[in-house]
Amino acid sequence: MEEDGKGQAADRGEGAPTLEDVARRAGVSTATVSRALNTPERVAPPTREKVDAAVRALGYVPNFGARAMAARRTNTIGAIIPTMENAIFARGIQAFQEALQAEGYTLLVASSLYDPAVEEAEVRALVARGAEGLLLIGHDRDPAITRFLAARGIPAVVTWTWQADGPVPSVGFDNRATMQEMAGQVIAMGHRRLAAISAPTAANDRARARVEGIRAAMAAAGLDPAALDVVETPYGIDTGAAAFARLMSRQHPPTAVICGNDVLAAGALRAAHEMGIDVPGRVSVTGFDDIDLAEVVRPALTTVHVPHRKMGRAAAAALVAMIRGGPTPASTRLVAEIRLRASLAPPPADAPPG
Amino acid sequence: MEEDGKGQAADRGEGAPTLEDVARRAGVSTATVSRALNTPERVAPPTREKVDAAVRALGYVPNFGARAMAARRTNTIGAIIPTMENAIFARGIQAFQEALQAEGYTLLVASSLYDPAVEEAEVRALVARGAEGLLLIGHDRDPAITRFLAARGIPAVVTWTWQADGPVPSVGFDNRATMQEMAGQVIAMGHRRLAAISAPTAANDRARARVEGIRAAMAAAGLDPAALDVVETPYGIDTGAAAFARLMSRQHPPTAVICGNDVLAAGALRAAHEMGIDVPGRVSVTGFDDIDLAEVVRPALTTVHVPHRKMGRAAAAALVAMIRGGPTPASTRLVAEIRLRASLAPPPADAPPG
DNA sequence: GGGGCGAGTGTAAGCGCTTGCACGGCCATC
DNA sequence: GATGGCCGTGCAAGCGCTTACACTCGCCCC
Repeated sequence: MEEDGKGQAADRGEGAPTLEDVARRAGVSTATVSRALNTPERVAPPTREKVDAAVRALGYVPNFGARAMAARRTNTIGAIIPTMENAIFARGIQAFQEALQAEGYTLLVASSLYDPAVEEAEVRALVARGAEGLLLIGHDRDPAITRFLAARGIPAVVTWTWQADGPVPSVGFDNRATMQEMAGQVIAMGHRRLAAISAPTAANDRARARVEGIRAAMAAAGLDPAALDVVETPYGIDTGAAAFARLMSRQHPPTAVICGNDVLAAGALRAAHEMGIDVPGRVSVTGFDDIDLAEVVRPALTTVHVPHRKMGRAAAAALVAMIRGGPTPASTRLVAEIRLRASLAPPPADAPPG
Repeated sequence: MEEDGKGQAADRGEGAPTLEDVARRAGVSTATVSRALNTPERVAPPTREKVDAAVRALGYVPNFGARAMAARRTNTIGAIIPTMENAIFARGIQAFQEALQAEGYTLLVASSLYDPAVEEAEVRALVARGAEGLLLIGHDRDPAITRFLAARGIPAVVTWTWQADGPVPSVGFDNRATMQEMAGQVIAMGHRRLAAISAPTAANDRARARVEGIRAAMAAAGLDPAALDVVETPYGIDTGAAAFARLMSRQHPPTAVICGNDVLAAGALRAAHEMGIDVPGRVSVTGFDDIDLAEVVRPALTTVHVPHRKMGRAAAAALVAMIRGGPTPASTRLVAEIRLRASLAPPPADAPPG
């Protein structure tokens, strides 16, 4: 397109038509065209029709950047998620977007790949594009980012986690308490030697909270929290399988493996199958998130049902309220329920105590 | 944060800092600040440092819209996928984005929810935001959209399908031929009574091509293509399960169910389990896409491995070449390979012929 | 019959940025 | 010791749009 620029430009009639082109063709001023497009009720019907005809004839599409600059509004909201490849985010974000759209906002999504530096860059990029509000995942991040947003007066909501107070209001569930409940169930089944497969906890407060939840349940049951055998590994079925294999090769393998998410758990189940280890006969496995996978896998996965869609909708409502000038709302706590399925059962009778 | 708006405005110094604020603080002109930011090598090092300091102190972030308007470039590419909730798109798009980023482009993603009208609106929205190129899925769409893009001189690439010639170059695989190969394998196993579970074929050339591929394989094997029992159903595990139940309740149930994608196939497997139908003993099931699910499910799913990431990278390369002024490239054909796993086996010995 | 008013439209001032052009100073060259 | 060239910088003209403000009608009311 740039080889010489002249022939091409002719092909497409000197670039995209502008408001002025429309105005000229309709025989009115640019102000009138602008009004016909944005506040049609303030333009006389015959004028409106002339403008509409010109718009159609020219294939006119308003330039978003110019509009944003002149109107000083973008009706755009940004969201930064760790990755689109994780189904749990895809679902929540979809609901978030639908709710925003109903309110007249457009969503821009970026992914941070779990890298804090990338996340910071994405925050700036979204702000540069005029985001009037931001959805973020989790609380772990450089306070400078929060300060930056506050200085700009850009509201933000954190989700996929819940914290009564924090620099940013949250809409989500209590990862620690929920996982404690899950681990409590496992212990109640009679398990004493627990292990966990967790996502890397470094810059991930959700993963950290979940591991803490397990330890809390152990402490509450009189077990030594320090005895929890934790393997951290990146997200993925293969990595989950490898982690499970590692845990089961310990001198005293666990009777229950609590996984930080369903994908890791699915990997554990696959590894168990490959290793000829019976689940839940010999070892129980639990997940977290309740993605579709959980019900399809054999044995079906005991997991925590996270209300992704509800979370997305609630986050959208909170953010829109803030943008429209409401006071900073309190954090909203949703409940995530345990779904008991076949992968959790009492430990084998011959299992030695923890 | 907006309860009254006045005190706040003071807090944030009347809105976001602009280039001019930076220039004033650094004691240089706005032109110099702009150059320091965009072409640092053309600015004397001491000046550059003053500018950088001012930028940091002010927390300056350039206004993307203003920049785009002045520079007449956005370095932005748009993609419209049916939905983010489908893992296959998530993965391909991720690779697409990574490749674009390496070339200095930013990706904007929109989803059409399989609705042509929404897709058209998204095309306009992305063009409005300055997309310099577009990635689209499949060839099915109103020709007016293609004409619109051609008139604007905006290059587009279609993916997830392959067609030697078309209004838009494509980067993908041949859905029809690939599915024909898959169905050929099924028939070679001895199956005669085939059924299919397909995504709605209305505005989806990929789904349509896959069903045609099955029929072509039947015809090639001397079977009556019209005898193929097809159930169309929206994407989802539950819907796949329901479709499978429906197929198996026919007077003469099939011995093989060929599914248009892995998610529908996973639903079929779940339904089979629930109904006490042995797979592959009584009926075989195949999928398409080879998402993670396929290897985790029991029995493991025979499916078609689609090179999502490779496709994303190739599409990015083609699009960038077109944007940079290259000629419209020929369509690129990738190969999708069949992965034979446990869900496909010969039909039961007592199965009556088709 | 004149004044007031509201509806419909036009004029023009920016919004924040990039970039062609001009300019001043410095060094190398003849 | 001029002359030319280059480097670093500033000036100012837009990019395409929205929106206060001003203006013109035509109508209603007194």
